[in-house]
Amino acid sequence: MLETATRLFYGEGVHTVGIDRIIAEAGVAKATFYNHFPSKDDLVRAYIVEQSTLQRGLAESVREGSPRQRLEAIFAFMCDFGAGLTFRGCPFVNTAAEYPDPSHPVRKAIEAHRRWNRDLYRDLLTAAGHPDPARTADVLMLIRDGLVVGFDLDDPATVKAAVEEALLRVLGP
Amino acid sequence: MLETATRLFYGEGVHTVGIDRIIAEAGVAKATFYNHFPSKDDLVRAYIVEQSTLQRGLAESVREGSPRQRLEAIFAFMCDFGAGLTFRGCPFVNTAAEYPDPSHPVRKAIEAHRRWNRDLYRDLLTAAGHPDPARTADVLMLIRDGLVVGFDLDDPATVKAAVEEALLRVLGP
DNA sequence: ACGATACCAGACAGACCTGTCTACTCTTCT
DNA sequence: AGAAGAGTAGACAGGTCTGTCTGGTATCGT
Repeated sequence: MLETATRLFYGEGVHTVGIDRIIAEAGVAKATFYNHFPSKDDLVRAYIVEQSTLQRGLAESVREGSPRQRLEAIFAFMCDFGAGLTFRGCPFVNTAAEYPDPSHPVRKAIEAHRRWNRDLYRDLLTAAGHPDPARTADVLMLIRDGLVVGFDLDDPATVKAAVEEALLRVLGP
Repeated sequence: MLETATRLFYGEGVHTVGIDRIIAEAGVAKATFYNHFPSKDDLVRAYIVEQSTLQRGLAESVREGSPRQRLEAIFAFMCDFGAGLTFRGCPFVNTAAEYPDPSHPVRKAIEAHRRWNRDLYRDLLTAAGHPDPARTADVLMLIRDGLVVGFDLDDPATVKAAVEEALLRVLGP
């Protein structure tokens, strides 16, 4: 059920996909859905939280190599994933675009994920002995966001090369 | 009329704002609207095209200084604009998130703007005598996209510092 | 065996969506 | 003066949206 919602929300957007479509494709009755989720916004929030835990799991599964190598592996993985045909940008960025109010629970969940992401970069940079981990983590966030937007809207090969170049410039050789 | 649509589309999203609200706030009859625009999608496309010409005009108004200084002025302007209270991300990125189909006219208009933007960076880098203008323009697109997303979702002061750091790393001192 | 629980299918309410249409008013040009 | 064009207000059709509610069914633990 959440799986179907994830596929549809990510692939077509949150507002364009209705409850009827989700329950139809999930093979679930409407009453069942509303027994599990109080409202559609709760489903959207669950979708965001699930994507966040999924990405955290992926990041933690990258355990081999030095911190610097792990950072590079994370970005390389994002590039590989972004070059896939199903890629349609970052679920957090795309969903935030549909929720203008920053105090909305969905936006709060997105904010929490971004905080984790920034902290992940900072911790890896700190472990790598980087002289300015905090600010460099912010720069990596820039590159990350540019990556997900670029792979969605521009030529994948071009974006991949740009990301590698940017990492080289920011992290040094 | 387009002005009202721009304000609402940018501020609240395309799908959440209906025709009724646009004509009500613009003080225009529905028949009048449909005399000017065949459909809502045409209005969205007009919104995108207008934003594109607006940004082109702004970029061309930055004429003083060396190419390098003009590039920095453009990014500084984006930072100033992004720190404003009305900022809600990039209209192109946000709208693209609501139009999954890349062959849709709205997406085509967004694609055209992004091509212009990349070419602007490349031409300025070429004029500045940069050794690799094409790839560096792609890197600047990464930073640009990271900038607009970051100013929308993160702390403005942090993003501003990150952008300045990133430009320093990418363009050199 | 039996009650509780969870499921399904689907009708329904009330609101909102886009887009069309009618009827009327005002301006402008000839 | 009179026709044409463009605006206004608003009803209307046909569809979709979220969320509730009614029946009927199946699967449990006891």
